[in-house]
Amino acid sequence: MFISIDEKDRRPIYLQVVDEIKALIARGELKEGTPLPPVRQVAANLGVNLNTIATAYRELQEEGLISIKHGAGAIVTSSRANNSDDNLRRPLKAALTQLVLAGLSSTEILEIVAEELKQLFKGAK
Amino acid sequence: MFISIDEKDRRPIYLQVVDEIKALIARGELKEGTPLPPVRQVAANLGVNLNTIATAYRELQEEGLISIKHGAGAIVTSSRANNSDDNLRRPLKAALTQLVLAGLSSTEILEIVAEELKQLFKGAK
Amino acid sequence: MFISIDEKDRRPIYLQVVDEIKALIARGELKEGTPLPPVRQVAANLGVNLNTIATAYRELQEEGLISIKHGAGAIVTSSRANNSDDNLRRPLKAALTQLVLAGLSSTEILEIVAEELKQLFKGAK
Amino acid sequence: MFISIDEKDRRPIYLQVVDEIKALIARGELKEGTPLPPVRQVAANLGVNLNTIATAYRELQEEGLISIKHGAGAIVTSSRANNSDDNLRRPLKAALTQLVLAGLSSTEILEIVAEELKQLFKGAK
DNA sequence: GTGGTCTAGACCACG
DNA sequence: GTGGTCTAGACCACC
Repeated sequence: MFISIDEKDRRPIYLQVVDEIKALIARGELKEGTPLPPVRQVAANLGVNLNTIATAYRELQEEGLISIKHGAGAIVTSSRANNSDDNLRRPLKAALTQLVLAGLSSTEILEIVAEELKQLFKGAK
Repeated sequence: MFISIDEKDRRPIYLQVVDEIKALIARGELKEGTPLPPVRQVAANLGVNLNTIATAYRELQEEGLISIKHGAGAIVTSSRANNSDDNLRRPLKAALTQLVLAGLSSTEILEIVAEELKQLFKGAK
Repeated sequence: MFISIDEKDRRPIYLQVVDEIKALIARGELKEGTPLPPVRQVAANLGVNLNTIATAYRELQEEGLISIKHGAGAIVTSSRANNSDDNLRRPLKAALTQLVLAGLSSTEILEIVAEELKQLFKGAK
Repeated sequence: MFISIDEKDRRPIYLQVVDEIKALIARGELKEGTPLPPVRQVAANLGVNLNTIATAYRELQEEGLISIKHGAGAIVTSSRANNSDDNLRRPLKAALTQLVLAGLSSTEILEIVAEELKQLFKGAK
């Protein structure tokens, strides 16, 4: 499991971790049933506090992607997130708007999207 | 100028405003040279604090989209945002990841993206 | 707003706070739209850490009972909780089992329940 | 003895076991003098750690419901639990609060309680 | 060994 | 002034 955090990214660390793990699940690198590394281990690896990772895991549990068992670690329970259409479209719209504002054409953007999707779907699934 | 804020959206209000104005610029509804309405007016319309809108304008200025002149209001100065590649890719990647986790196929996602892009490019540009 | 925590209660403090606020809402003492006191104030009153109360508020928000606005405090948004039938029955069943094991008869238990309900419904609603 | 644990239930496993055994005792399906199955057997049946069941038995012993003899297994010693009034009322209050917040009326709640009690008292006693 | 809760205190983001 | 995040470190609960 390779997770990294980006100092320049202004989002909270725990959210970065959440997104990285989501990406791993989406790419199929973390399959259902796979145990996640202990909170303390991830925290040590990334050089952040234990609670920061615990918060990330809790968030993933609330979204139904992992199951945390007290005293027995966390495992991936689903490769499907529950999310309203709004919560899916809003960030997409915002991301695309940024690309448009950066001056990219419609076709250029579609190419980038296709490229990103290829990476996401690479790991089987 | 029609801006609205969504109570259910948990993102900070100022960011919602930023994104709405960006979308207006991207769609060509706000062209270069166009003055933005005064901070006080927007704040009053939306029923939010004046500082909230001021923060949004400041953010837009930092991205190079508008120019704020003390005492003379703000005008759209560019339809091109300054943004690092990272800041463009990150949100796109996150948004696509969520779509994948929601179980959508590669083609379905591309269709949605194309649809959103059509809306963004509709207003000329 | 009177909240108190019980040293002898073995449940985590933040959950005690959650339950006390739920009871206040159920009794109608906190109506929709009412602002909750600031996290820091509640923490100071109870002599606990700020984060403990913040966790309680977050939990209440996740259950849809309150809405927290960054920088603008929290308000009661609903007097209705969303909960599956299971999540409602399980604790009831457990609580009743304890009463049966304590040797109370069916009628005695019903009397106690009626008494508790009277308190919960006292505050109008 | 039919005990089952619920994966979706977020309470600790040992507490689920405790509650199931309490229910069996309350319903009269486990009478005074009846031996409980060995810790190892229950653990094997449920596929959980041996210590988990041992903890459950210890809890039941502390409440005075069973007696654990080293090397001789555990037997039900009483159908009456030792519990302070507080420990009985608190969970009841919390459970009823949730029902009220779910929007149920006083009469509806009393009906549910009566129904649950009927099940608890069905097995004689 | 695992995760859960809590503290004290810092600093940031938001309105 | 509000809430949000993070740290370092402690202690507890669970398996």
